[in-house]
Amino acid sequence: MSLSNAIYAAVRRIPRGRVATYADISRAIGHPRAWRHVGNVLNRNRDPQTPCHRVVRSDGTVGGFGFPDLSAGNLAKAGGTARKIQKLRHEGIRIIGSRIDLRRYRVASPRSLVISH
DNA sequence: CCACTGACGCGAC
DNA sequence: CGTCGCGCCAGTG
Repeated sequence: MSLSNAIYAAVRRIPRGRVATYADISRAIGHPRAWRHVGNVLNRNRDPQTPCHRVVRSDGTVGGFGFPDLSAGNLAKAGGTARKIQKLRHEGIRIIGSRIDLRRYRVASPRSLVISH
């Protein structure tokens, strides 16, 4: 299984209404320092089945989103992030500014994202 | 093969 | 609190 697919699989295990950090995903796939690559992979994701908007930064800020809303007229980079925030709010996650309370919404353990346990 | 490049992390200040 | 700087590593060309 390629790393990309492992990343997608882990992301699909994040429950609705919860989030995981990029580092959580890298730990879950057994590459604890590949967090930067996790972002690169998700950046190119176009699969709506993969809830990549639930992956946020370790400091609680929402982070980027490389899939701007085409139907709403071209939004720039910040627009991608705005849409990510919108999706998260829609799942009931409270966001102050662009910051999330990770103690409240982060998945309990990266282990819960591992495919075979 | 080599040199970038990021939807990042974290300590320093 | 915030911002800066350096480290990170699998893809891509």
